[in-house]
Amino acid sequence: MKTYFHLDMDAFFVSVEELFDPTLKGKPVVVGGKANERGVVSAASYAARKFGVHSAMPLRTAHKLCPQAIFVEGHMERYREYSGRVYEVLNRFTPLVSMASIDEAYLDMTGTERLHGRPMKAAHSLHQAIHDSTKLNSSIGIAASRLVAKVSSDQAKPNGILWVVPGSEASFLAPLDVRKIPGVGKVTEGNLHRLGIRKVGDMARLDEGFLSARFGQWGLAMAGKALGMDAGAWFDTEIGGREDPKSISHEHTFAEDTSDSDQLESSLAHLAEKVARRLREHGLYARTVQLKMRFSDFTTITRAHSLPDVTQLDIELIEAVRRLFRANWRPGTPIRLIGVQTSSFDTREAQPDLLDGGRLDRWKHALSAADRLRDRFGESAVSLATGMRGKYRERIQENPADLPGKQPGDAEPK
DNA sequence: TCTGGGGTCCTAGGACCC
DNA sequence: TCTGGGGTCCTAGGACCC
Repeated sequence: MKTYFHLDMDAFFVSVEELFDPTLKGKPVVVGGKANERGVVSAASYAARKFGVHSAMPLRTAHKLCPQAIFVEGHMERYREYSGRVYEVLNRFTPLVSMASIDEAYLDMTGTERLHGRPMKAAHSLHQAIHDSTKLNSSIGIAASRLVAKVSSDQAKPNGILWVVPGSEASFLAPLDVRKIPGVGKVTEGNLHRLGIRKVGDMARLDEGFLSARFGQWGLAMAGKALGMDAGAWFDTEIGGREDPKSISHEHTFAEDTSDSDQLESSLAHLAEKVARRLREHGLYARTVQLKMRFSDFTTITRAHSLPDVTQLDIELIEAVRRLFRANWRPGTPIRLIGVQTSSFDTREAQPDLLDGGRLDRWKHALSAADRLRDRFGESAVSLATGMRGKYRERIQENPADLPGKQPGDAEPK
């Protein structure tokens, strides 16, 4: 029998903002951006939620529902720092910790009774330790499966602890809306409602064959989830293991749709640089590069290309994504969002092309120097392509001497 | 109401290979 | 002229999560 904790920080972004500005306490606060901006709510305080504001809601809608709300931009660095503090506390309790996102974690507390006591006692100590270290509230769910632990931390909110004792999983879940099951979103909820399935208990009563015939593999997993079992690929991963990301991406939504090819291409280059830099930070090399475009009507397409060799170089990503862009964008078509994603990672470098090795080495040298400068002076300090618009961009393209590592008589960086 | 950004996992079809 | 099956890789799209 396993014992899992799921820890979820309460209104995390809002609570961190309140630490920095205590006058926000108790007021309707919306984190995500300005009230009239394109964007959605990242987090809403409990006072704002009373007006119907919730995360993922368009900012403009939130403003209409709650005009007196205070809108603040997010401070991701702050949230990451506090997330790190939470992780340190958790790691003191057990090394078997996985941060599932910036504000929630799973702990495998199996067999820690001699060290921490019975589950409720251990959870109280943990809850207190988190608050001592961060001054933030959290909620903890305890159960024999990760799925039930997660659902129970949600039921425990705000600032509570809930233990679903082994054997009571099905009766705990039965009265809840199917939407409470992680993995059941808007679409699946609608599909289930159409079949007359509204509560988890309704689903648990169905036979497995019915769900799997209707929903394939997914139905099978849901049948298990309805009974409180960890089902699905994610749950097969061990808690506390070291996981490399499977994709790294950046995307940008323009304040207004644009069909300016210079603006689009320089944005793409900027996004590709940020992606490349994060590849280097992770020590990863990508083989697949993907372009994402969202148009005015919100339709979204992706176009991918797998390179012959893996890379973590800005220039190779920029060129690959630019080729995809030029092949797939009809000039004049307004674009709402543009994005660059990389995947199919390798931790090893491509076998260097001997004839070209010198040129590549100088690029790599220049890039690691640029990364160090950015570390010291900020993201905007160095760019190979950022903000290059119109004439400036053309000049650089025509004058390779501006590019790093250029030596007289060298071949062009391709 | 007019819809962010960063991810994961799943499905499905076609190419290609044996 | 019509005829296999399975495995893997690649690409595109979509549901979902925070």
